[in-house]
Amino acid sequence: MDKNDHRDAVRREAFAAPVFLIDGSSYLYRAYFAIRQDLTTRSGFPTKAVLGVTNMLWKVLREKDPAYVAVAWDAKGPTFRHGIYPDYKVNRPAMPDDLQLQVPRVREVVEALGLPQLEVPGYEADDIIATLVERLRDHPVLVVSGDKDLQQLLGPRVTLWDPMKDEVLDLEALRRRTGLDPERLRDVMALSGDTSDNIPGVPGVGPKTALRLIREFGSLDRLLERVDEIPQKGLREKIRAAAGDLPLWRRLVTLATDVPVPGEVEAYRRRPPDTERLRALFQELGFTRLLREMVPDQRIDEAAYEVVRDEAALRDWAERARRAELLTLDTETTSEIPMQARLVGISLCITPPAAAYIPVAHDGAGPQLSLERVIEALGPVLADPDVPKLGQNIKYDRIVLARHGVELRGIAGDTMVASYLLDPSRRRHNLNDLAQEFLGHTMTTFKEVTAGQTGRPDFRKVPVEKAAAYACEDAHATALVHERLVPRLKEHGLWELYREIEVPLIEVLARMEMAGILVDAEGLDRLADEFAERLAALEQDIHRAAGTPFNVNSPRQLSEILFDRLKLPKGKKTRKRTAASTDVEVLTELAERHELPALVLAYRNLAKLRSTYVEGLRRMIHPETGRVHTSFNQTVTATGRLSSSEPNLQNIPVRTEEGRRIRALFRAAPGHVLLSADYSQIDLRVLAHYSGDAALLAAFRAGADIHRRTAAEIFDVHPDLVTPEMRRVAKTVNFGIIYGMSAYGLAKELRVPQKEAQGFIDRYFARYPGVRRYMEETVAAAREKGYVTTLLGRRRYIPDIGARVRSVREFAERTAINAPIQGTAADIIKLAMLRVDEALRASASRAAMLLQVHDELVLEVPAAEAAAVARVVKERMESVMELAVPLVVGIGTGPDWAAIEKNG
DNA sequence: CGTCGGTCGTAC
DNA sequence: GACGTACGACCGACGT
Repeated sequence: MDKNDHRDAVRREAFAAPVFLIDGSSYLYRAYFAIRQDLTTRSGFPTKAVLGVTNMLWKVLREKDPAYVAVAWDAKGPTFRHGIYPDYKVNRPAMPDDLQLQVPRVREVVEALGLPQLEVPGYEADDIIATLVERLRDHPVLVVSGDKDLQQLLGPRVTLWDPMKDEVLDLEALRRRTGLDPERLRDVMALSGDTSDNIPGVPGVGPKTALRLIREFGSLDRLLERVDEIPQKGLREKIRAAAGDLPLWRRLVTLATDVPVPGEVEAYRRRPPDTERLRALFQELGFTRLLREMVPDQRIDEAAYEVVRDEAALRDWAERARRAELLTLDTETTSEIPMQARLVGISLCITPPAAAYIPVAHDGAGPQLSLERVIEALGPVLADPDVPKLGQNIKYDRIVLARHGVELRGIAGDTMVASYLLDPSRRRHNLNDLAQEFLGHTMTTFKEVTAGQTGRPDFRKVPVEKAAAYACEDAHATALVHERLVPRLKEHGLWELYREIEVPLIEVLARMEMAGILVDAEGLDRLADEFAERLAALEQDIHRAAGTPFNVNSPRQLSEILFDRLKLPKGKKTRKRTAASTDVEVLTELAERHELPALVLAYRNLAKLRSTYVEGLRRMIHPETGRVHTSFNQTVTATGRLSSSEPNLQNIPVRTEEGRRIRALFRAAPGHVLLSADYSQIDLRVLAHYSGDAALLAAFRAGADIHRRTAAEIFDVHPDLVTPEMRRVAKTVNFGIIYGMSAYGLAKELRVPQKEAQGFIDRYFARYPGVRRYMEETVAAAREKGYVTTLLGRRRYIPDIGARVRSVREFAERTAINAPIQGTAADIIKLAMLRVDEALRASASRAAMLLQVHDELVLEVPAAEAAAVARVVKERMESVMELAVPLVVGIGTGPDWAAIEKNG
């Protein structure tokens, strides 16, 4: 120990531990007003003030580690100052509602942090702090505040600290800065007044003058005695006029030292934080950074993990799995694509934390059971529908296992799907994020476990012990996360949707993906050749028309040619306004003035078909099955729809003749036909149901052509007199309604003046008043609750519904209107998929469901069964739910997807 | 050489 | 700024 250390030790001995007196209310307000943007949880609960105060407290605790703390709060309601001056703070607006809401949360955080807090009726936080400064005479005090009023408390053992600005003010610094002792500051404040507290002071005297006067005269009392000595006449008269009130102003700015609070320092000893409560609070409030920094990782007990390497252990685990109330499983494989993956190992978790890893294909890893033997022992349990299974994205494991000869049955839960239902707008539902958020546990990543490998990461190369820890942790964490999510699903009314629709759907989707759809590879190759030739020719024409070669695929280069070189008039800017747009609308307009735009449009059409569809699809044909196996993603869209990727089979062209040539390459297997069944106008029917609009209900109940009927309404003609043009307009209006379109958008779409478009919208709402009412009620409900729901309780949060920026708010309103309609349609077709699947399985039909395209199901059916299956599918789809209007399904069969003619 | 935002275009 | 939900190709800037 050198001399300095020794001196510090002596000093620590000599001085009692400092007491931190924290002005909670000043930080509450500062956080609220200093941060401009609105911070909320996903569900719309305001969090800005809670976050600000928590950050400040965390900084204090982290940097100073105080032993004694008191957090002081302003009392609600009037204080003693109102008693002596009724106008005190009279022009201060009431605490904003969204700040008021946060106060209990702030208090909970402070409590959970283990910090004693004080709120005394009739007093402000400043008074509590002043009283404690007075009472705790034997202790140094650090007043933590950003409020200047507290400078009057400075003294030999009292220092002021603002952790947010990191400014320290002590007695000496104050004297240097003002030339006054702290207790004289109240004289200065009495003179200058305080507008925010509605203390007028001396009109015309600000802080500068007040400070000078007190410095010159020594105190307010001396000033009042010798007011005649003030040289400036104006100032003298002002002070004379205010003299009678100044003692009152001084009483108001003087802090009370008689607040009834404990005077013993032990009352303010800091307690250990309640980490579980903090974890729950921070999770609820979405404070992920603080969660990471402040709350220690929840320990996951790895001691209970076991590697299964021999027959006895395998049998033991198979037997325990058979009796499991919920068997969590996870497969380790060679690929993220389940149709290509080979099994490397399986982890199981039955009762957390007990978990096992069964390696089957690790490289040079010591004793290891064979895949065949593991399947033999475990297969029956996995295939037993009465043993409930849980996984994270268990559809993946379901497919991998099936491809290894194991039919996984009894899927009872999936954490990815559960998380999705709780907040479908959330970006990531992967296990690592879920464990972090719901368990406060940081998982080992795949990257970490395969670190050090050269080339493409390969799980087979991971040493078994390391792989076991990783794989068991996955199964274990999945089980724990599910335990946390289930109560939330129940609380939010999502449990039935989860158990009865989304979870059973996993199995159906897995079988659809495995079935795949036959695509004519030779046909694609022929199209590729044809398109290549035509594209080359077009490219030459384009370069000739442009007068120079350039990359036609580059909007930026094209924009230079069109607008700089050829001096064509610029249309709109792009969405981000970084360049002049060259989209189809602009090019169509320009086509009247130059030959180039039309050529580019033709090029773009063909290039899109070639790159996205011909080449994209060709790459996706599975080498073994010769079919295309898309992924149906169940946890992606914000509304509840499925999405499809790798490849996306939900946007195969249909509108143009050229596009339908691609669609025609989707074929039925030999001896089969493709059957397509689609809901007619499902979105508008859902709207009719929700709105209860009499005219809309009547139209659908009458089986009318809804676009024709709408045209008749908005053009005020008999339905028989509706022209194709009128019907087209009405159709656009109908779609626009569902998306919340404006007159501007409709005008652009229809290429009519905005005034005319507004006329269509006005007449629409006049004829369908229930629709307008529904929209208003939906937006109001979103504002009220922060979310909207579908018919089956699916929820979507609309956090921006109260945004102050109009465009943001209006976008949220359109979202709120659209989500229940689109989402309910999604509910309906998901339910239909389950019912159709049940019917097919019950009938022992060989038909297989292949695709879902939002309102359409595509099946592959043995030709002989076509008529019977069509009847069953139509019947099941139409009876899936009883709405206020009938659900109508159009159905047809054909040799390929383009050749299907629909009829009722 | 990979990542990522921007633009464009396909579907419902 | 102005029509909701997706996926994906291509370009080009940027970072390794």
